[in-house]
Amino acid sequence: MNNPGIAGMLHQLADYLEIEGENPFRVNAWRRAARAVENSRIPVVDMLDRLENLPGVGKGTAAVIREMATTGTAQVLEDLKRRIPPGLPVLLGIPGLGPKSLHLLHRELGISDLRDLVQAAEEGKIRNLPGFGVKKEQKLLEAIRKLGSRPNRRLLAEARQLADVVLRKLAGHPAVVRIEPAGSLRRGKETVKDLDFVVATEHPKEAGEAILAVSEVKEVTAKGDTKITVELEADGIRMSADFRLVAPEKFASAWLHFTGSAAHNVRIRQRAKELGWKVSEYGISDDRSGEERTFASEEAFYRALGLPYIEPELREDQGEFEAAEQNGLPDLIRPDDVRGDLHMHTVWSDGAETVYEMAVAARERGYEYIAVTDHSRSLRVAYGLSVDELMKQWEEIDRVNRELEGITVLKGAEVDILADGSLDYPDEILERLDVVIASVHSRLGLDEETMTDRILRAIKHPYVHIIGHPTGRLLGRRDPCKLDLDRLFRTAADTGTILELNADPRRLDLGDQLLRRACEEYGTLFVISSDAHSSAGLDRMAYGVITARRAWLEKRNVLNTLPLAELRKRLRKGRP
DNA sequence: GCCGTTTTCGGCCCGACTGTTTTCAGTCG
Repeated sequence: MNNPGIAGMLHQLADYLEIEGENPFRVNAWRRAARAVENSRIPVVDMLDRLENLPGVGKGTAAVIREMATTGTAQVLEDLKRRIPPGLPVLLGIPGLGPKSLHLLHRELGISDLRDLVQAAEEGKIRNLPGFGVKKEQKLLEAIRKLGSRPNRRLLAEARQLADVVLRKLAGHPAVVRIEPAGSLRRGKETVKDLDFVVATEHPKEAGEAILAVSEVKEVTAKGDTKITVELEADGIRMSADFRLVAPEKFASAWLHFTGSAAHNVRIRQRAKELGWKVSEYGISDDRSGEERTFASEEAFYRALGLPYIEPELREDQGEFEAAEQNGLPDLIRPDDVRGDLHMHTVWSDGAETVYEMAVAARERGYEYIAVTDHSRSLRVAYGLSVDELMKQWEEIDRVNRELEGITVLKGAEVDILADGSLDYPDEILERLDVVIASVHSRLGLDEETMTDRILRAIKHPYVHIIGHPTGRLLGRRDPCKLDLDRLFRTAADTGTILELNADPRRLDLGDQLLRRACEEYGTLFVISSDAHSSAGLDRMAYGVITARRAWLEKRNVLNTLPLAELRKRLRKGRP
């Protein structure tokens, strides 16, 4: 039983209890426990004797987690399942329908699944329930119609793209003093559910009108004096967005509040409370004097609580407060620390541009070096290079290096790890390459032991520098390969093999949690690579850097922050 | 159900919006 599985069951348990009308604080306790399991970087099956160390896990939840980990379920959960129809909890996913209403619908109308609910609404039975009316009934049907019509979460890059369109349109408006994105987009989570914007304004009415006038606003969900919720759509990406309107002097407090995460905010509030203060999204007030304080910046807000500035990517209540108190916050890697990009494709395989064009584009981005790493011969779908073609490409790379000043092009390859763990070019070719990335592109469904052995063989290979997109996941589309990651991380650290953080927003592989685990527990080294297939693709590096920051990585953990000469020394591995 | 150097009880973030009410309940983040 893995962590996501156990966390899922705990959430399920919370849902059932909520529908039964259980005390909301108790329900929340189960949710907290679920999040603690989700966020634990150690599999809980490996820490069954010290589960109570997890935040929000006490005796009761620990016992249930233990039961789930060993038997695959828990008696309390099974009992609830027997009492409550299985079709009911999924209805909590309908926007606007919460546990209280669901409880009422079940009790009064005997509704036990989606079909019952639609039927009752269409027959006009719901409008007569206390607290309901015609409008709520209609909204419910509307929400059900929209259900599943779009993905629940979008890729970080898609969210960023949509947000940028809106930001560009509103930033210059006379009623808008400042507008910034907040929420999980600002924290750089790999997927984003909805967008949050904080708007500083002296004229909320005009600012609100400006927001509604943006052509990407397709629907207004809610509109008040300080908060507007809309549906945005551009380039086929549709997302819900909240705009919060605040006076300029309250902007910093609101930005902090709406950046979250919720767990981080809880800690902020607790901390303020210990000092006799109360935090709201508008600032800090003194419990006794009632005095209100606002802040010119987030830095000032944190300072008032006796804390150093905490970067948005760290605000997950994953140890950032403890680190801050001990002056141990990481000096996070920054975009301009990156000196080169070691994974990209050209027209030689499945890329869109030439070696020269990629080199020029990389130089424009301030890079000192790149590695051209086209696919190897077995990857037919991506026009993988034969040995002959590879050697011809070297001539072209030599030519580009002679012609171009200010950037060095390294000879590389993204070599397939074949099903048995052997590599797709002979050793005498690999030996002559500056950068060898070994990646799995086929037979992704092998069992854990076979897959682990396969990748370990590549990691131990003397000419392999980097393991590309180590888990093979595609966000929202393909699960990670089954792998013994601890063995993989340990072996990579022992052999000096570098793990890739592939910055393709569909991959972000390794992801933030695994990066942090590999770094903190094994001291593994990383490169961040764009895996670009065109010059525009080089800009995906930004998503890699933000993911690295979420993993608490510093410049020293990431080798493509090194100057070329030092990088070359690090790439010596296995060579005489 | 969890938590705690104001600790074994009594809190647990709290403000905004909608639709139902006619002062508030439910939902959301």
